[in-house]
Amino acid sequence: MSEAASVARLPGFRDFPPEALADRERIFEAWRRVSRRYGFVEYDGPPLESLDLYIRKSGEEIVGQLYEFTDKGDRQVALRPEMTPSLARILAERSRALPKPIRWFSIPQLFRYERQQRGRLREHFQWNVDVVGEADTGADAEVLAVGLDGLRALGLGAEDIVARVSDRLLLTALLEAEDVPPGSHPAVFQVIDKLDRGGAEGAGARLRDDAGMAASAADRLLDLIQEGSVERVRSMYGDRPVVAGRLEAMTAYLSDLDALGLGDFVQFDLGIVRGLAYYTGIVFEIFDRERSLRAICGGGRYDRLLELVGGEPLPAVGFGMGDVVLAELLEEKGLRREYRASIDAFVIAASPKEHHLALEVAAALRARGHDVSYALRSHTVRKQFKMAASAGAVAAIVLGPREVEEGMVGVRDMRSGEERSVALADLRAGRGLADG
RNA sequence: GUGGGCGUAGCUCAGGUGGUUAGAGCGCCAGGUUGUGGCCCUGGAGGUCGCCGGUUCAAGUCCGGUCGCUCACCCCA
Repeated sequence: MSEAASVARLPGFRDFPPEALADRERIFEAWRRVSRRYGFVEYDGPPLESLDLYIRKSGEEIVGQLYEFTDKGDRQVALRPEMTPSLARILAERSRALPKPIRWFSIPQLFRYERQQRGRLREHFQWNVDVVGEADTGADAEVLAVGLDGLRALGLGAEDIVARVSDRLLLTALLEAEDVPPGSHPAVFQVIDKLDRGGAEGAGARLRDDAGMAASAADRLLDLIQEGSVERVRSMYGDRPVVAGRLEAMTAYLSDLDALGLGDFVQFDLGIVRGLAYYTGIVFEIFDRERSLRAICGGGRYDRLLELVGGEPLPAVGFGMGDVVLAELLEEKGLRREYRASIDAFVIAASPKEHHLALEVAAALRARGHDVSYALRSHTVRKQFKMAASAGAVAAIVLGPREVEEGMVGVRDMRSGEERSVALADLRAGRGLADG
């Protein structure tokens, strides 16, 4: 152990032995299946990017936690902390040639250098889904629908999770209505973001002190965040054209989601802000209803990012959903699937004489697409049956001298224990196994 | 980066006030005769008690440090 300690896993990184990989793959499969169901195609990019890609694009927060270093060619590089900048770069090069809207998804492994804690490691896999080239809220709704359906595919329902949606432009318009100068908006966002993590006390004071808001305005804002509804915002600020316009967008967005059958999963909530600097419209986060975990998913509209990276000015909306928090939620909800090894058949040679025949039978079955195993050296039949059981074999094919002489083999159903005699020729031809 | 909790076999854990060869269950390996698994029985391997140092005649047990895990803060993919 002490010897091993010097070459131990790096903190915040995971190994994936078969059981863990099975959990991961199950999640990935759900993500891919749902992405394709909505007509999205998969892409990927390099895990290592130029540091420059993240500076100024993602905001200070993320840059401070980059896994970065100088490579042997004296280049400043960073392991990707998020996928969106890479996507923006990729599209900057080829978006002009692509039919819009572009529907792409990816499952990159992302990295960040920070102390790990529950739901946050230094590495994770994140499902990214983006629609690029469509400014209408229809795209916003589509993206959130994909995310929610991905979670549904894993067994989570509206009683388990909720998407809280907000709009940065709406929030900004409300601040303007309250005469909060643009320079103070980030400070207000900061306070709102913190509200969600139990920082309700002192929020009013911070809005006044840090953001310079009038006491009455601060109270109105906090009240709206806690008891907000589209109707309430409209009744208070609906006479402002910008507010009215954003409320119209929000209404269209929510009704799209409703039409998609996801109304129960969605909740208007001005308390959602999102940390990344590049969001420019509707933003959302998906949480577990019990709020015992951090956000499972976060995303929103980022209409200016592509041109920031030198591409064609295209509107875009997308989200990222990490595998770590999601796996914790699935575990909590009892939705994790137990890992079980499984093969179609295990070929047993009753005596060493049948060993080569066992290999031939296995080869024939494998050629037909079956998953087949057998003992790598001579063992007692008893032992081989145990091996078959622990390999998760659906069937055990017993090759015994007596039967083989008559061209027959025994095929035993490992679950029921029933054994029947099958002609060797039939087995080789793909007949005789349950699903053959 | 800051603070709290924890660190004994692969896993889950026992090991009053320091005292001979550190234990259990599960798992793993090998057997339980002549060709049949899942139960059961027998045997076995596996731990420098995270690491380093200190106190002591004697430390898994006390003290300090360190690393790791974990929770919270910071912050947030």
